Amino acid sequence: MAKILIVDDEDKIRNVVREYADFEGYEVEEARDGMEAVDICKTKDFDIIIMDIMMPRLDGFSASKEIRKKKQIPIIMLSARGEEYDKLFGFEIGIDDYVVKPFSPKELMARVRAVLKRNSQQAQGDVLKFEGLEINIAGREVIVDGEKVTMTPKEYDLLFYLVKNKNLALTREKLLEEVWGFDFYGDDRTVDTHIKMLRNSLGEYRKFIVTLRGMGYKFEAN
Amino acid sequence: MAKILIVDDEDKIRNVVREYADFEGYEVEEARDGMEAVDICKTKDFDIIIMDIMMPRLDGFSASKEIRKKKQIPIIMLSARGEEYDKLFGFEIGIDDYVVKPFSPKELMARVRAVLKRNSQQAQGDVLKFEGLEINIAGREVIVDGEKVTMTPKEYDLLFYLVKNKNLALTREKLLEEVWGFDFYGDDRTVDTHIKMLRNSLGEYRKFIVTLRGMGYKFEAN
DNA sequence: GGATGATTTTAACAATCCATTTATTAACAA
DNA sequence: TTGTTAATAAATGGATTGTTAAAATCATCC
Repeated sequence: MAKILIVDDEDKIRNVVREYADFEGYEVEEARDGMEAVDICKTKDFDIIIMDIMMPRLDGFSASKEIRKKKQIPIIMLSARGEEYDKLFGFEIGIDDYVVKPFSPKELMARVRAVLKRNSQQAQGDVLKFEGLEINIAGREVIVDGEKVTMTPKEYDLLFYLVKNKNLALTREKLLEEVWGFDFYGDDRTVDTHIKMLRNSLGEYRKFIVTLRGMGYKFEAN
Repeated sequence: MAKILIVDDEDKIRNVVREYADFEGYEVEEARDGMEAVDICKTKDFDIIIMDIMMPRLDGFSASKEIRKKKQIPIIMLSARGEEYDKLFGFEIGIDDYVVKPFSPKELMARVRAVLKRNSQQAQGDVLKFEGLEINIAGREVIVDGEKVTMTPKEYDLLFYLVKNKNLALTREKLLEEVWGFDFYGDDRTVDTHIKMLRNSLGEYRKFIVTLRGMGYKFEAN
């Protein structure tokens, strides 16, 4: 079942969310402020984060920004009425939803379900489109200008990981860890070779795969 | 009119169900526990089974599993409040509905009607066609170029699951879990063997089953 | 309840495919 | 320019899947 991280400095809020989320069968973890949230996210993966805005040490906006630098996790924001309300809409990272305090736990859970569903559907049937490049992750299918392209397993895995983390700088170490697995003890350059083959498979859309000299690679697109 | 099998060790329950089902014009047969239910199902066909979970000799889960091995009869489960409640959701066989004791007989009958209706609709219209390959899931029938093909149970199950999830990449683990059941602790390659036999059965339409190297299989068609 | 036949699973081998390494060339930045 | 980093190409060893046969399990019939 999905894992939730609830980030809020008020015990009462965390407890209410935990109670309801438990009941719905979600796995819940807590953080007391933005700093803690960022730390926890370094070692653990969540399917969704519920984050308060006003918190000591590190506020919700900054924390989200920090976390999103590394992982594309959906985030629901909690905001007191009026407080920082405007910022939500100008927020660059693109939060997935927001709920105004005081909120009904049932409504919050409904939002969580909606966001999770939206995201899982995206992972499933949805075809991601970047100009003439179509990527169907659930169907393991890649189409270039209407033509189906067959790739090797590693090419698929690599492309999907890049796309799932588009616009994020990814080091070779990170790619090896995530795409190859933590138990891979090979050469860094292996990534290069696969990037090359992937670029060949993508034809003109190789342009989406950007080399970050001295760093790694990035899938750059909207 | 539809035939119902009510399986429960409490006389009171069986009597109440019989009374209401009689009134609605259903034909009713009774079994006192899972073992009896399995036996009766060997010789007689029912349109729906209402099955208690907690019973002497053979519990409702095991009995359902046993019966479903041979026949695809819709099953409504009866469970005492709380008791085994969780299991219902993790139950792989896919029960059609469940009712918590103590239940209102009227509600139970409504569920029975709903399930019967749902199933009869499915049984009728659901013939999937992929060129010369016709698949009637509810009727457990597969036709290749007008000729009915007989397959082994596992072949049917595998084909149906693939078709129900067409165009979706399915790992061997997923297939084992969904087609074989969560309690199967065998070899991954068992899937391969069954895929091969299935391909043989499908003749030229084997083309719909594509191998996803490094991943699993997929039924690819529109 | 044991024998028989059908089905399922495992195991082994063959065929194919592809991941990684290595070597070389090209591109870049100081 | 020069040292560093990335792109490319080719070879081989390993991994994955297809296929077959035999063993194990299950179901059914006397």
